[in-house]
Amino acid sequence: MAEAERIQQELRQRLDLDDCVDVAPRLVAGVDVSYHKDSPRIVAAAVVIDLADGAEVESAVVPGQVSFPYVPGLLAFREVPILLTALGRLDHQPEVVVCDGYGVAHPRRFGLACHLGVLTGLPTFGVAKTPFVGAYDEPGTRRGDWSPLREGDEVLGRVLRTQTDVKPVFVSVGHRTSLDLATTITLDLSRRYRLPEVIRRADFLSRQALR
DNA sequence: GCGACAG
DNA sequence: ATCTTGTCGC
Repeated sequence: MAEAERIQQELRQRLDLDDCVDVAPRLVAGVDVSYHKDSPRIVAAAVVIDLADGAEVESAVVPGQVSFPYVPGLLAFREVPILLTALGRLDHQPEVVVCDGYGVAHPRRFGLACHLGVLTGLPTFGVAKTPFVGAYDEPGTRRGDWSPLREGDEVLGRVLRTQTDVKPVFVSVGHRTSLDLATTITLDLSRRYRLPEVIRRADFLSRQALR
């Protein structure tokens, strides 16, 4: 496991937060993994949506087996392998990938979204449902309100309210994406629910295929 | 030292 | 992540 951390730091050298997506992307993918209650079976799903109209373009669902334990800070080693397979099955190359979890808001600044981004070369960012690292003030109660997620002087992400009077989500950049764009896309994909539509659909498809 | 800890 | 019943609300 110390080996995984070494690999993590190695991959982190390849993280790029400067060459970000500049033009407004259209094809956005969302990925998620579901786990079976009492067997090593897992299923990953990747869903592509066209931001222009919110329509689903395509999806890929792939079954697999757990190959790494869940260790806070090393989630990528558990989910990235099968996520790479799922993304590889897509006919359309997404312009940005939304991950279920964190990007740089991570103990060693290299969460799942960063890991997946570096290995695919694609722009990525993460949307997490619960706090992990960093401190923050509760954002305003209105959809769109946010407050910085920080640790000392560094800003790790944003605590974003995607629905008025609903618990906020935690947005952090992964690879080649700005926090502003990640915020915009997250809000764009969360018109009706707390979580981005691509994440909801990937969650639904992977969970459904698991049974 | 102890507890907490994305999914 | 997954296990869980009802319940309040659009």
